[in-house]
Amino acid sequence: MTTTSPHGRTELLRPDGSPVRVLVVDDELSITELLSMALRYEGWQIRSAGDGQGAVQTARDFRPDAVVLDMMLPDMDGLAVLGRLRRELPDVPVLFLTAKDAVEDRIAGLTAGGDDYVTKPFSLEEVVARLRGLIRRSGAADRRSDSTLVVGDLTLDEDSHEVTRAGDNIHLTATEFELLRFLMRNPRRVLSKAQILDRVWSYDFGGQANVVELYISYLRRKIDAGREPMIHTRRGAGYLIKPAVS
Amino acid sequence: MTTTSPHGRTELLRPDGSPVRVLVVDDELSITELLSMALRYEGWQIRSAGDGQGAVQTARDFRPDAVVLDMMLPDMDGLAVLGRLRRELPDVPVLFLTAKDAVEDRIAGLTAGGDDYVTKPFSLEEVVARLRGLIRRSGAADRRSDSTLVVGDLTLDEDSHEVTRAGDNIHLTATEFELLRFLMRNPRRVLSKAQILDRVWSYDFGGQANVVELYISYLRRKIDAGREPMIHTRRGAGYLIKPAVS
DNA sequence: TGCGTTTCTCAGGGAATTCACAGGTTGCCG
DNA sequence: CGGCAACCTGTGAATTCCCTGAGAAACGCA
Repeated sequence: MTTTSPHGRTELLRPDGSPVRVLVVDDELSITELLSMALRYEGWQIRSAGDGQGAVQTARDFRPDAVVLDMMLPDMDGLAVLGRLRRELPDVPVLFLTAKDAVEDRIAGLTAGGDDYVTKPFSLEEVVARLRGLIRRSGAADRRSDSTLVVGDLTLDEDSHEVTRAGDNIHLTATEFELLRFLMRNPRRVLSKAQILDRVWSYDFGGQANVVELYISYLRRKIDAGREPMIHTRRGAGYLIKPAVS
Repeated sequence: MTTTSPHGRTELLRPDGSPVRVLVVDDELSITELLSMALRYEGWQIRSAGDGQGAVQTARDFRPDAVVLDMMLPDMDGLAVLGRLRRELPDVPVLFLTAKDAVEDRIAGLTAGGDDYVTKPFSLEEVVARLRGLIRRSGAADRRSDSTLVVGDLTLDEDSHEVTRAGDNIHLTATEFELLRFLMRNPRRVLSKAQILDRVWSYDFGGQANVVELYISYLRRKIDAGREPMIHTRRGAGYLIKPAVS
C-alpha cells in the first residue's frame, strides 16, 4: 500500500497499514544518526544498534522489515551477524554497507539472495532507494506500489533506471539519475541547493556547492532541451520540477 | 488543526488543540529575545536556552515540537548539541541558524532528515515560514493545514513558491515573495512600514525606510496591475491587503 | 594498462535583483 | 488655496546569483 505522508510524498506501508520498520546497524554513531534521521523522514520506524550483539537482540523483538548492516562491526564479522540475523528473521532483506575497496565478490555472493549493498560513502537518496526496492520486493509492503515515478510526460523507473520524456528514452549518468529522482519525488516543491546536496551527494562530499547548478544544467540539456521546460529555478530559493503544461 | 488566533491570523495547533511548542537556542540574548517575541506572536509557546547544556535540559521537560538551534554555541559544538537533542527527541525537526560564510562549510547532512536552516542575519518572516514548514511536515500539527495562503482570488503557495491572481501565474522575486506572504498572513490588517521592515528585512538592515514603499510599488505592478486593487495604503498608518470585492 | 565516461573545479559572462536617489504626485491641514 | 508631509515610481548602479564552457582528475571497463 502507498499513501501520502505529511511531507507530501508517497510512502511505503505494510499490508496492515502500519509503518515499515527498519533496523540500522553501524558502529559509527554519526552514520546511524544520519541514516535514522533520513529514514524516519521517509515515514519509517527506525531502531539502531552499534554492534552485532545489539543488532541480533534488537532484531528479535523489533522484527524489522529490512536491515541496514555495516559489514565492519567491532565485535563480530559481518557474516556472523548476518547468520544470526537470518536465524531470527529468515526472510528479512538486508542492505549491506561496505567500504569502497571491500572484496566485491564476497558481497556479490551475499546479494544473490535478493539482498543489496551500497558502498561508503553513500548518498541518502541511494540508500533510501535501495531500501525501498528491497522492501517492495520482499513483499513486506504492498507489491502494487510500483517503481515508476511520473511527472507530466516524464517518467523514471527506479528498478530499471529507465528515464523517458514524451516516450523518448533518455540516458542519464548515475548522479544525474539520482538528482532527477530526488526532484521527481518532490514535484512542485522548491528544493534548496543545500537540501539537494545533502540528499544526492555523499555525506562526505566537501566540494563546491555549484555542482548542483552544474548537474541541473546537465539535466536540462537532456530533459528540457527543445521542449517545454520542467525544471525551474527559483532564484535565491532553489529548484523545482513540475509538469510542463504550466 | 488550524484555528483563528486573537490577532486574526490562522495558526498551527497540535492535534490535541494545544499550542505548538518551540525551543530557541542561541547564546546572543538579543537573538533569543527577538525570536521569542516573534514566535510568541505566532501563538506558539516558546522556551529559550543560551547554551547546549541548557538546551538539552530544557528539551527534556519542555518537549518542544520544533527547535531553533544556533550552530555556534559557547559550550559545545552545534553537532554535539544536535546529537543529544536527538536522543531526547528523536523526531523533532530542527531549524539551524548559521553564519552566512559557513553555508558551504558544515551544513553537510543537516537538512537530510527534513531539517532546515537559515543564515544569519535572517528575516523573521523567513524563520517563521521555515518553522511552519517544518512543523507542518513533521506531523506535529494537523496534516490538513496546507501550504497555500489565499486572499480573495490571490493565492500563494509556500512549497512551490507559486503565486497566482485570478488563475494567472505571477513571478515574484524573493523579497517581493516574502513581503506578499507577510501581507497575506495578515489580511485586512494595517501593517506599518516599521512592522514590515522588522519582519521582512533582515534584522541588521540599515538602509532607507522607503524600500518598503518601493517593494509595495513592485507588488502592485505585478498583482494589482489592471485589476481591482487588493493592496491599499492607509496614509500615515501603513498598508493592508484584502479581497478585491468587499 | 589504456581509453572512453563521468565527476568536479574553476572562472567568465550574463541576467536578475536589490537598493539609493531624486523628482513627481497625492492627500491633508490650516 | 497654498504648503507640507507622506507616498509613489523612474532611473541606474552595485551586487548577487546563476549558467555554462573548458579542462583536469577520477573512475570503470575491457
